This record gives sequence, C-alpha cells and structure tokens, in this order.
Amino acid sequence: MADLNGIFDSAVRNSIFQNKEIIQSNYIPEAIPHRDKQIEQIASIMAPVLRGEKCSNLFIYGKTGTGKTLSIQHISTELKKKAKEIGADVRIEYINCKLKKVADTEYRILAALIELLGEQVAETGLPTVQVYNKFLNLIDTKKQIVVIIFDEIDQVVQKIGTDFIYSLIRLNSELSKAQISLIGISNDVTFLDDIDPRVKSSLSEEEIVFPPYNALQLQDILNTRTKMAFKKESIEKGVIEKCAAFAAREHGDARRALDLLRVAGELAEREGKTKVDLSYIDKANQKIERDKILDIVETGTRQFQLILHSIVQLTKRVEKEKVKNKEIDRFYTGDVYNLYQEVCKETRTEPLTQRRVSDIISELDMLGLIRFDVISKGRHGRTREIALVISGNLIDKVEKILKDSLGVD
DNA sequence: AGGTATTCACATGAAACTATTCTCTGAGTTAGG
DNA sequence: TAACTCAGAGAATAGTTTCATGTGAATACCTGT
Repeated sequence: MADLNGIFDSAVRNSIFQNKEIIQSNYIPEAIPHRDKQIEQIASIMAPVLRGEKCSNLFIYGKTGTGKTLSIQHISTELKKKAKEIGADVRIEYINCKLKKVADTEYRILAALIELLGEQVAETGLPTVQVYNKFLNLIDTKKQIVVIIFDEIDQVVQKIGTDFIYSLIRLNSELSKAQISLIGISNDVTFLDDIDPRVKSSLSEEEIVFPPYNALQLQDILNTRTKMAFKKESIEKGVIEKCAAFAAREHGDARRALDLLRVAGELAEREGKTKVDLSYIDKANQKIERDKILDIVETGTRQFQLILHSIVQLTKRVEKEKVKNKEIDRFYTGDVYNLYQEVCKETRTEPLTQRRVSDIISELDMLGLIRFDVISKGRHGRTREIALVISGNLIDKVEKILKDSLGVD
C-alpha cells in the first residue's frame, strides 16, 4: 500500500509556494521590468488612435520570452481603458497565429477575427471571399479604428504567404468609415528579409526590437516574482542566479527561466523539501526537456513514430558498432528509409515515398528530436547525416513508447 | 601532377491529388392544423 | 403549410504523391610535362 497519506499531507502543507499562479506562464504581471523604453515607444506610436486617427503599422521583433506579447497586451489594455474613458471608438484585437486551431490559414484567421468582433462563421465550407466580405462589413459598420495584433506573424506568412497581409493592408482603401492598423509580432528576426517588399515597407512603418534579457535582468525578474510566488526563505542562495544563467544562455528567455524555477519548486515540494536548492535546477531542466520529448513522441502520428523508431534502431546499431571496432560511423537518409520500409512491412503499413520521409526527417529536426547535417559524400552523393539528440536513459523510454505504440519488438 | 568533367544519392521545390470535414441548398417527407 | 430530414454540391485542409530540378565533392578522365 502506497503512503497516500504522506503524499496528501505534504500537498496540504504546501511547504514551498505561497502563490503559485504568479510563476505560471499565463500569469500577467502588472509591471514589466526592463522594458520601459519599448513600452513607451509602442505607446506613443499607438497613441493617435485615441484621437480617432489610424496609427502607423508596427512591427515588433524579439526572441521568445523577451516580453513582446506581455508588453503589447499591457499597452492594449491600458489603451482600451483610456479609449473608453474619453469615448473614442477603438478596437484592439489580439490574435496568436501560432495556436494551431486558432489560425494557421487565411480562412481561420479571418474566422477568428470575426469571432473576436462578436460574430460567428462556419469553421469550413464557405468560400474565403465570403468570409472576407463578412469581415469587411462587420468592421465598416461605423467610424472606428481597428488595431489588429498578429502575434507570431512569421508562422502565418510561412504557411500561407504574404498575400494575406498585403490584402489586409490594402483593405483600408475599401473601407469607407473604419480604418485598420496592423501590428505584427515575430520572433524570427530575419523574417522581414525575404518577404514582398511592398508588404515589407507598409507593414514596418515603425519597427521596434526587443533585445534578449541578460542574466542580470533575468535575475531581477525572477527575484520580483519569487518574492510573491514562493514562501520566504524557501529558495536557497544561488538558485536564482543559476536559473537566470541557464536561461540567459538560451537567448534570454524569461519564460523559460520562470518555468525552470516553477518546476524546480514543484520537484522540491514533491520530495517534501521546504527549500529549493541548486540541484533542483538541473533536475528541473532535465524534466522539462524530458517531458517535451516524451510528449512529442507520444502524440506523433503513426508514420512519424515509424520513422523515429527506425532512427532509434539505427542509432543503437551504430552505437554497438562503435563499441566493437570503434568505427565512428553515422547513418544517412537512405539507411533510415530502408529500415523504415522494413518496419512498414513488418507492421503491415503502407510505406510513404522517400520524398515525404525526407520531409518528416526535417520536421523531427525542427522538433529537436534529431539533428542532421546535409553533407556531400562526393561520388556517393549528397545526403543528410542524421543523429538522435535524445540521450541516455531517455532513449530507452522513447524506444519503449514507440514499440508499444507500433507493436513491434 | 594538375585541371575538368561526371556522377552519385539524395535535397529541395512546386504542383497536383486524395480523403475528410464542414456548410449550404433544395427536394422530399412528415406532422399538425 | 411549416418544419424537418437528408443527399448532393461546393469549399477548405492536411497529408501525401508525382514530377522536376538542384547540388557538393569524391572520383574518373584528360592533358601536357
């Protein structure tokens, strides 16, 4: 019999957290430290809407976890408040293009926008033009300024091209009463480089960059949040510094730093400790990685899993060879495809074409499960040299999940 | 020896196809008056 | 006669196939010494 009582007791005692919400990733703090300059800039760019004028289109860059979304949300709530106060007709709508269900096609973005404006549209089945017109009519009902914020706009453009943005920009000429301003947020700094110059110039009438936080700033952010989120004295010296250093190394991602701290706290709590010490940061880091990978592996499609399985098997094979005659040999796309075909036969699955497998390998790379380099072996052609990123005991776990799910041995 | 041309084994791109999901429409059916 | 049902048409999407083109360097092939 497990000691449930003990578990429950320690949960009730809740020895570490004071207010956990505060370090959860969806928490919106009232103060955003080290971003005053950017916030001021954005605010002054957007301010004209209060006078009923269209504000310049704005483009915001910055890596993940640099406070872009937070800042813009903060500003828009303040702006809305002010607008209400003085009775200006302003609508500010925020759309996150990354959330898959919300918007990753032109159609869905329009649908999401319409929904934000308080109307319904069918999820699919209508011609895009119709949805477009509906959106137009909805906005043009009265004289107003509409500001649309596209978070992670690079995702959309990558998927559906720049035409969409272009037509949104051009929309203004079709509107008789209302006016639209666009705000694009991207974490890909090179995003603007290779898009249609017409779109580029009109989208980025103004540009603001959010630089990554450095370790000191991260420490500061962590400190303020920690004071509210954790009980006094529950964080050992050096923990925050280490957390900040970790995150600073990963391009100054504050969200990541906070996650790290929270998970560390949770781990410590689960073990019934009253203090978070340095070792928990490492453990938390591992756990976050681990959970992410396991989640991807479990939820991947069957074909995905088949290919990953092939790669795992090849990796093991290569490891073995290495031990035997210390030939450091790598494996390539062709190897993966051959083994994959065998596995397909074994599991009675229709194999995909090499073309598709090649794409899936790229996707696995993007997800961070594998890594490859495109190399040329001269006379023996050009291919990708593939290696699994997953290490140690996690491999076994992944292998097991794959085997269970695929029904192979 | 040194320079060029080939050639391999895929990478990378674009377009077209397929299965599925969803709406809308209008004909046919039903139930109630 | 109004309300309901249900099949078919049309649209969008994700996942894939088909066809086409690109590519870096080891190797084969020359060339002149």
